Amino acid sequence: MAAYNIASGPASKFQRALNKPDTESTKIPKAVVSRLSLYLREMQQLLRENIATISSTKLGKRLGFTASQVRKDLAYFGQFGYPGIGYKCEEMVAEIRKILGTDRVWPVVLVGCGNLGQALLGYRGFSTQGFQVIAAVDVDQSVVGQKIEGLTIKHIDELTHLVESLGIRVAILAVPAKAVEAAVEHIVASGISGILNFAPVTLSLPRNIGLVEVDLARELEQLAFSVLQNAER
Amino acid sequence: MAAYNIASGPASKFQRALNKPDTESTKIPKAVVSRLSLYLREMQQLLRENIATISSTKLGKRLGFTASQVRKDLAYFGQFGYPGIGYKCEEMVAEIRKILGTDRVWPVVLVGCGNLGQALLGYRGFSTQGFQVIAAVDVDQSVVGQKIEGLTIKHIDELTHLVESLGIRVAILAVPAKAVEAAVEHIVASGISGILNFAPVTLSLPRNIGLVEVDLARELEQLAFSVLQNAER
DNA sequence: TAGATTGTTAATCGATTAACAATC
DNA sequence: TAGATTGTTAATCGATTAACAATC
Repeated sequence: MAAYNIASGPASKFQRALNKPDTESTKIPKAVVSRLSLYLREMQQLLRENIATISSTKLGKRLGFTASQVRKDLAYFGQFGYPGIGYKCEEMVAEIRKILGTDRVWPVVLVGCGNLGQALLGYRGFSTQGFQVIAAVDVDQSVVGQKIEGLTIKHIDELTHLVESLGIRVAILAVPAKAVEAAVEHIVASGISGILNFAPVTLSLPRNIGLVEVDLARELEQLAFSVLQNAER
Repeated sequence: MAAYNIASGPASKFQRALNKPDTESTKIPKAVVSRLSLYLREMQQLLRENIATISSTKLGKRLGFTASQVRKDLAYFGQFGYPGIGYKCEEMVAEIRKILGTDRVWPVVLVGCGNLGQALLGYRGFSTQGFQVIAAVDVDQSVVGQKIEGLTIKHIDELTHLVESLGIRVAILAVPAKAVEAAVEHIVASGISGILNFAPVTLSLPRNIGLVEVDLARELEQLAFSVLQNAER
């Protein structure tokens, strides 16, 4: 499984204590990062329920994981737990947000303002976790200049300028399949460092650009399959 | 990893030939099913490019998988390939759609017509793979009766009736976190067999109800993390 | 036929789980 | 202190990859 590369620069005190060479950095499996988001979500929920502290066993039960997995996952990033007590929710929320990078606001540009793009703009739920769509572009001159959700659509040729002047690092790609190639070229050229891709197309990007894919049709296919599987018994 | 249970009922000829007992059914890992959707998407793309036949090596390259993985994945479901030739795209598209269950039309009900729900309704991309949102419900009396995208919003109390009369098996859940519990009760009671959940909440459902989760905030968190990782090098 | 490519078995790799000393 | 729970190592499990006989 693909993995991220954590711990770079000079070896930390901890690494040196363990006598690990600089080059042997810790790999974080993608699956672990994905569960990290879930831990965050659940800890936020616990706080809403006025629960201050939780053990790996209980947290695991709520999420359907083993206690071992919870502890192992969290231990990738440091020693956050209190033996005999568990994890402090408020502390963990702050820690995980720091690790994920959502302890700050991320300005985002929407690329593609058709059906799906407008739908995504209408959904203000992104902002709850620190992502703010502050610019929107399209190739189609007939939509450029239109205002949706308080945002004026710009032409995609302005992308680089927008990205640089607004300090944008992340793009949401929501164009139809046939427009993907051109859009990706614009995005890469603009200096963007991450793409959330909603287009049902396999993207190949320079390795220094982050990529997360969401294909809603695919998710429904997975669901259809599982429904049929269940029905067969 | 969670897996689906395939092959039930009386043992197939094939199973008996292999002398496997009825109870030893083949498990399909979730990851395999997830890649199956990708194979489908890519084969459809190949057809658009007028490519009739593809080898596991080439298909793997396009998707970033090894040839072994492609062959192993597809072999879970039958012998579709032609030694010396590869896989016939048209045939595979039909086969995979049959396996996933998207060789038919799935009527879908949308539960929750707020921000996100309306956004999803506006996105007509579901229909391309055979999913049709034909009903929409909400708890809020003030939106009931409204028409969006040609669909009149009904009260959630009518869910069971809608599900039964329209033969709906799948619900898209798009309510805010605090409304999830009540909504899920309605859905379970209605006899729905699968939920595509957009609410950022861990659902626990009877095991005979299929579940796929999409949390857009979570996807952006994954992206933020990968951007930070890349930046660190 | 020779070349290409499959389906499948065995080998490898990585991720999950169990167990337990250390800690509060 | 006794009880609870962590972080981490070793054991287990499952998924991916390599290799190759069978096939077209």
